[in-house]
Amino acid sequence: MPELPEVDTAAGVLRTVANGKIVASVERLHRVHRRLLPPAAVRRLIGAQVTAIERRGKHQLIRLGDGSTLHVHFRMTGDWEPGLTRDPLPPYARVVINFTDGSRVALTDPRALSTLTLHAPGVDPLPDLGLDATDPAFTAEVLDRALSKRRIAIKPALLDQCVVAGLGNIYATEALWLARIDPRRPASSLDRRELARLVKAIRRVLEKGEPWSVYDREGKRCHRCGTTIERITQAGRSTYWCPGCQDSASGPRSSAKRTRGARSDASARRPRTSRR
DNA sequence: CGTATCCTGACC
DNA sequence: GGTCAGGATACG
Repeated sequence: MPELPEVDTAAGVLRTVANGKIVASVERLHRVHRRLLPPAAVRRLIGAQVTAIERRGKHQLIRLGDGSTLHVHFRMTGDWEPGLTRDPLPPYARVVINFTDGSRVALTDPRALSTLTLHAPGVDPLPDLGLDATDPAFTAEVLDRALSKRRIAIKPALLDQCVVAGLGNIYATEALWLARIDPRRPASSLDRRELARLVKAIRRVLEKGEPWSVYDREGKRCHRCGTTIERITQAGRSTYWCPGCQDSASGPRSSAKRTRGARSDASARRPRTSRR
């Protein structure tokens, strides 16, 4: 659930609590995190000063005084819970970082899928990432370049962090609804107009935390056209979409750009569900 | 390209 | 007691 905006907020919390502080101790409360952060890493963390907190996409980087980096990814349910060392632990605390001034921050994570790893100076722990979805430099042109060679559908393509960094299943689903684009369309088949709509839609869904328009609304009626929302599985994930107003083609002009793969969804061009 | 894996709470 | 969700990665 934490996508770019939530991770950005969490990184802000972490910055407030941890920046400039010196690590006094580290507790690893879950088997997974004892493995990710072995005793040698804990020893290196103790006494280190936090010099900066950075965020890229859904990744957080905790820069330390000796040049090493603690790389954090929340995955599904991770979050930071600030507090004092003497406070009782919050529910689902998996890792606790105590500072020498008596403050602490706990990584809480019901599903314990979060990762937290220490990297030596000079090592870049980040995987290949596209521009942040909120980066002003993220434009239709950039998206076009990232998608032009992809043969997969647009929805799973948006989840690929190399294409654009920070989108998860919910916001990718919402952005396609807002841009009125069929999530099954081949990524390379979108024309410039659609890409521009999509970039705008991505910015909007990330900036406003509005209630979901399509996500988790299977069987309910589309707020825009009244058609019944459907759920499909793409790349193993749920996609919700409206067959009535998320077009599979943008019009005659798009045909020039459509590829061989695009033809396979021609049968879906007509909405399968009538309105009302 | 698809599918399994990690992990646990929620739900049936 | 079984299934599902979900991000990223590993694998077939």
